[in-house]
Parts: sequence; structure tokens; C-alpha cells
Amino acid sequence: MIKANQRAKDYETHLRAAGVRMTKQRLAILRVLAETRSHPDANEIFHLAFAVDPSISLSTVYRTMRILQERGAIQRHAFDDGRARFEHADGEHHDHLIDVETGKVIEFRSEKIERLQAEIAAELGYEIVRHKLELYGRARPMKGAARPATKKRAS
Amino acid sequence: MIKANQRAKDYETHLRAAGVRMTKQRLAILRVLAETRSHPDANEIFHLAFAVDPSISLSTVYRTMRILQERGAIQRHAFDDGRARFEHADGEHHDHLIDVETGKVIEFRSEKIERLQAEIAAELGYEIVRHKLELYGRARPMKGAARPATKKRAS
DNA sequence: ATGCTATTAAGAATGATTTGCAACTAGGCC
DNA sequence: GGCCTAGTTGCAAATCATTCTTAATAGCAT
Repeated sequence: MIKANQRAKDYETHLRAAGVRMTKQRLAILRVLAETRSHPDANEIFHLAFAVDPSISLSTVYRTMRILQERGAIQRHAFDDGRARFEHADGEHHDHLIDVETGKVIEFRSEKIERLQAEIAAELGYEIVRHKLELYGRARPMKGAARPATKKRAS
Repeated sequence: MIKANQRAKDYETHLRAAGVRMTKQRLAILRVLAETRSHPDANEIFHLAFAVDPSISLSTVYRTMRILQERGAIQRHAFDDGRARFEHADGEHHDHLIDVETGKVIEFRSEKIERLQAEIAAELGYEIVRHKLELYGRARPMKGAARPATKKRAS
């Protein structure tokens, strides 16, 4: 994961520039976030970061996630399972398809959908600030190609 | 609200048919659900139901909401504010536009969006079980028509 | 290195939701 | 109508995710 390392550095640079103090706990969290391509909850982040720096506590994870969210460095999601899940916000917006059987989260992005949403909001007299689209689905008995990997682009 | 009364009766009939015992507490909840066009949380339902039948307790609200959800009689939403909000699932699916300033929830439905979602899921090898689309927006300085009412139909 | 201040760990506090349990009741059966 | 029993209830205690309090610690500008 060479890219992850770079991303961690980028995070650090940006946050420092914004006047955020870099403690070893925060660095551990940034590393963890940079390395994962999934959508961990606070507890998962805590355990992963603990492996990097055992001096970290769960409250610090929560505090830091809040700061990162305020700075726009991460996104907080509230899927239907109750707890908050986090994901780094490295630029590009995308939506989620959640496998109802395995809980697996697949990311995708569709320009058509984005456009349509803006149109609908406009018709209702609104301007979209952000949005959340979650598809909950069941994998179909494969017809041809192999099961798609994590990041997909749809029409 | 004559329709609401009918809806409450329908709920009751269906649930009875499914072998669910009808207690006065459950009837109170069904009445409340049938009468509201908003998205109350457990506590709000509790207070409203309490007005109908003061023997009800909050735990019963939670227990009942779970049963209704399992039976498909209601939908549980997890908007970004943390707690669960409920809404009767009387047939027609719709999505939500949440006013970021007032918290007001506007319902809408777009066939185009529905179709597009199915297509996207299909491309990823999935079949949609359910989905959730939430637009968070800001009201635009009205250009012509009046502010739209609660249930809208978009393109 | 020093000092000021932000940040931390730990645990207590909070808010939403669930659960354990003894008392109660809906609804099938006579 | 009354009986019976499994399902349901209210209440309080338990759990879960998250936030707050506080005394101690550690960035980082100088």
C-alpha cells in the first residue's frame, strides 16, 4: 500500500496547514484511514489504530473523527445498522450498494443519477447541499462475468 | 381524518390475519401511525399513543415498532440525526428531501430515479431489495410558484 | 529547553434502544 | 361467560454508541 502511505502524508500536511496539532494518536488514525478501503465504525478504527499505537483510547477516536469530519477530511455515514461508519473523503463523491446478505459495501457513481437528483430538487424549489443514496441489494446468480470488485462506475 | 381511520383498520386486519395479537397498546400505536403524515421517532410515537391509551410504555413502542417493521407494515429510517424514525409503509415507496435549515422532510418520488437505480444495481450484479435516497438541500429564493407542499411528484 | 495551550486516557454521563421478569390479558376452547 | 396458556406488558435494570469531565500529558512556537 504505497498510495496509502502517501495519502496519510497528505492528510497530515493538510491538517497541519489548517493548524491542527498532530499527536501520535491522530497520526495512527490517519494511517488507519489511509489504509482501509472499507467503511469502518469507531470501534473498528479504534482497534486498528490500537495496533499502530496502543496508547490510543476510544474517546480519542470519536473526538478525532469529529474533527476530521469538520475539516472535510472524512465522511460520516449512517447506514441502517445504527452506528456511524467513516470513510475518507478523497475528493470524489460516490454512493453505496450494500449487500444485504454479507454486509459488503460496494461503491459506485453515476452521473445520470447525480443530474437527476439536482433536477428533482430544483423542481421542489431546493438546491442540493449533499445527498445520500444507498441501495440494499442481493447478489444475482452470476450470468457471465465475475463478481465485480469494490469500486465501480455505472452508466 | 377519515382515511386514517380506515388505514388503522387495515393495519389491524392484516396483522390479525398474520396471527399478531391485538392489544390495546398496539391499537393505540396503529392509530397514531395511521394519523400522522410525518416521520416520528419512538419517543414521539410514545407520547401520541399515550394520549390515546395512557397504559402504554416506551418499551412497548420499541417492541411494537420492531414487529411492525418485520411484518413490513412500517419503515424504519436512520436520518443523520441519530435516532430511528418511523413511517407507515402503505404501499407506495418514496424518497426524502430534507431541508437542512428547518429539518422539514419533503417526500417525493421519481420513476426515472427508480429505474436508474435498478439499472445500476443490475450492472453491478445485484437486485435491489430496497433503497434509501435522501437529498439534503437548501430552499431556493423562490422564483415563481409558491413553496411546494408535502407530497410531490417529480419528473 | 520552556511555557502556554490543546490534547489525551479513563471513566463517568448521556441518550437511544433492548432485555429480564413477574404480573396481566387476548383469544381459542369449552 | 369463564378458563387456560402462550404471548404481551410495564417497569427497572442492562446495553450500546457516543459525548463529556477532569487531571495529567505533550505539541509546538519561541
